[in-house]
Amino acid sequence: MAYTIPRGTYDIIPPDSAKWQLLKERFQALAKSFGYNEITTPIFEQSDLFERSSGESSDVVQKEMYRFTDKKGRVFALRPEGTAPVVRAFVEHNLAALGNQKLYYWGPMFRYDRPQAGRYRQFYQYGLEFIGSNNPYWDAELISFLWLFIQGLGLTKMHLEINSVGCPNCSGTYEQALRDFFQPHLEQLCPDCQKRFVTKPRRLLDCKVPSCKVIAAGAPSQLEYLDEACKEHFEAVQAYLKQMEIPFVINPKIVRGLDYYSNTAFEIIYDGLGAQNSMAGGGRYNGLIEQIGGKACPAIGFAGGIERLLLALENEGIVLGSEAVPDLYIVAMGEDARTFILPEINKLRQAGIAVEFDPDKASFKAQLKAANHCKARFAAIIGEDELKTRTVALKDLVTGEQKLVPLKDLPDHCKGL
RNA sequence: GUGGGUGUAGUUCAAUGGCAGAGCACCGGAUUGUGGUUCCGGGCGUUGUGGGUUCGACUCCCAUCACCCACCCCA
Repeated sequence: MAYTIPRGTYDIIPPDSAKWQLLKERFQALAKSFGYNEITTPIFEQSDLFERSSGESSDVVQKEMYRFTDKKGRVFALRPEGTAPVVRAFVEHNLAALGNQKLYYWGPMFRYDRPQAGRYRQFYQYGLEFIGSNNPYWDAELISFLWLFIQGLGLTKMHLEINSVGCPNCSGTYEQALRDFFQPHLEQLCPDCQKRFVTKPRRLLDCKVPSCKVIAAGAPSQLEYLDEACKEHFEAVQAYLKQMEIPFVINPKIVRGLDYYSNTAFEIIYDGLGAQNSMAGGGRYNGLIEQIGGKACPAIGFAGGIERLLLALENEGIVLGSEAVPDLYIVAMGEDARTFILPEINKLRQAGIAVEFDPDKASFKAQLKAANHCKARFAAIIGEDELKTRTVALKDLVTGEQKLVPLKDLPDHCKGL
């Protein structure tokens, strides 16, 4: 093999490409019904944008970004996530002037990670961003979109977890409380946790090492440290979700990986995906817009992994989409018939009928065989006799029935399938 | 970045260190206008790649690459 695909990437080829197509259609249709419009941003941005927004200390920035320098020495990065670029565009185009923004996106993201089940270096995310209001209603509406989208695909083995990570005001006091709690146990923690203690104390809560788990079991919960406003907000979100009949559980251990999150955090967990069991996640980011240089503006969003969606669909045996299947296969015998039928084929296609014709198949038998093989519903047989009378023998390949129809009536016979 | 597993035909898998095979899929045919079923025929594949051991390597050893699984991280 002369060339191989880069590690951690993959080609989307038929028949899988049909699944992708359908998934995107479903996503777009539902997004539209929620009043969201598409935004597409470049797949690379100034590296700074991500460093600033995701947090210098985050793994994404520290070791997973595809950074490169252009010919003028500017440092760019392939986008590792979709929110920062949307916010950049929001600020750059002053979309705040147009009122609340409901935006959706769909596209590739890049992270230099060790490939694993459900984890790739170029992976695809779909996501929604609501910018402009801090009303907890929007938190609930956005979450309900995500739930309806996933549920609407027929998936059942997932559940929704929500949490509040507080605002800059109460989040800091909580982290201090966590440090105070873990301080006496520092030496008993695993090496990873000792690092977490310094960089991201919240991560101490979901370490998988048994001895760490025992210690973490007694740790204080974020929920006890929420200030009044955050507490109220979180309760309102729950009330809305209940009203919308979206099932959820509260998991105070949910941590968002990127620094910009505040208040509401949520995640859809799927049983049966292996270690990468998070299908989608998101939260509020009320401080991000100001941080990036815009006028302070509240916002909430989520992102989901398409690969993980596909894995889940496969796990539950759900088949979506199908490859192109012709309505009509042309079986033409003899040069005259073949020449004659060519303009008719395109007329049929313009009328919305999928027509297949293969001049490489010479014999009658080969053509019918091909018609059967490509799962065409009908075969239109045209030979010397039919040519004279301007008719075709229309054969139903499922029932085997065949009848002679005038050529001009062919479109009508093929419709209503 | 760390650890474990696996690499043979398009695909799923065989082959004590001794001639690289089978099912499925694919293509063709069974007397020139009727498909699916059946029957017959069609495979030299750098055994992932590069070294090494050996009379001889798909098989053993080393390296490398890729994939899978887990840690980590996250969607």
